[in-house]
Amino acid sequence: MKASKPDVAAVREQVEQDFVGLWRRMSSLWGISPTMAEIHGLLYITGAALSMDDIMARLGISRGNVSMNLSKLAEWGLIRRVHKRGDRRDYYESLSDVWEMFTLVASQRKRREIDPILNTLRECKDHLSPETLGASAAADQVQEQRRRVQDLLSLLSLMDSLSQRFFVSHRGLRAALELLAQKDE
Amino acid sequence: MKASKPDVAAVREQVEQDFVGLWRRMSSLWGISPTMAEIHGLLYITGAALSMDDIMARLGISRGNVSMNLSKLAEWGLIRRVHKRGDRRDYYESLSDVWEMFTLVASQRKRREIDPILNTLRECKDHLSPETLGASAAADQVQEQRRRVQDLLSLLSLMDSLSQRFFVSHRGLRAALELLAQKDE
DNA sequence: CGATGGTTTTAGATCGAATTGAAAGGAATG
DNA sequence: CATTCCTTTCAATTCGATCTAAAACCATCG
Repeated sequence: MKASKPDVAAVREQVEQDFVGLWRRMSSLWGISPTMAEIHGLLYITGAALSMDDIMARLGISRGNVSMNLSKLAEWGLIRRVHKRGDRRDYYESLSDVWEMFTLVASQRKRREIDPILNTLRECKDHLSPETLGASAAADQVQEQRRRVQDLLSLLSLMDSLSQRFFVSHRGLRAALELLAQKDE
Repeated sequence: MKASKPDVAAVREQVEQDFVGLWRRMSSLWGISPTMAEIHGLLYITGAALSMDDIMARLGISRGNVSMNLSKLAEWGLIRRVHKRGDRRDYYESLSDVWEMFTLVASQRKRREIDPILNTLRECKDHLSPETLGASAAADQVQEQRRRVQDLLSLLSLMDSLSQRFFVSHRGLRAALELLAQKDE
């Protein structure tokens, strides 16, 4: 091994650090908190099962914080608890399949954020319907407002039904993207 | 008009209020601030060109706040400035096409959030390449780490290239979704 | 020009979300 | 069954982002 080549351990360290930072920046995109993202990023990029103390030391955050965020990550299904024989501590490791992780996050966000919105939108639509408003529903402004609600509802419903189709398993996402990519040919 | 039917103005008022609230809740999904979302929601659902004073009164927020958020919305391309003859004030109105709005938001977020991430990821990949690390790049742990970075890079690159294809115009999104929906048949 | 009507900037106040630290809770061990 | 080692919970705090109000700015009109 030549001296001119950088030290492997140092490089991994650096990459891990960059990656954690990157994951933190992505947190808003995934709809999770920055620290939650950091922890997950660390577990993903190291590929190892780490204990709470490992994580605390590595990221410089408190025990309570780590504990709560690990619970949430487990809830989302992004990490798993692992037991090591002869060690009372819990260890945690990330899923390793990016497609699966992505699908998981997407379907969680759909359930938590899109579904309630769809319900509210349907209510809005009902309030503007001729059944509710009677003859005055024909007024131009009402019609326009109804159209706008309806347009949005159509778009979200379409995405909703597609996501149901493609997010049932992590294979679905792959299938969908490949289908779209084919169009390039 | 029967007395049993609700008052049209009141219903519109109510719908507009619900809609603004809904839009506010959606803000995190779109990656914009809650107030920015509220303002845009109000402009979209009323379908009218409103002045800053209208918006302040309707949403109960300060002038400076409205001003800053209107600028941002205009930057994103979600709203347009409109002039009325014989009135010195500026009026603002929302785009009315949900597909176009959606496309706009998606491509902005891609540019602001995904592109920098792709760059960092490529750097990570380079740091782990055999060219940088020499023989030690063959170590199991390094290989695994490289695979994880590469997997992520593949997923994001694929989405990136698809989005370039489908987000060039708002027609693209429609086309993509219809393509996917066809698979149902 | 100065006054008027309108918009943007900015320094400080406010608010909610994230974080900490310490105490309570639980399980394995001798 | 008491001790030890971990984990979880939670009230208090911190911090960042957002918002306000007031001052600075700008353009048009008389």
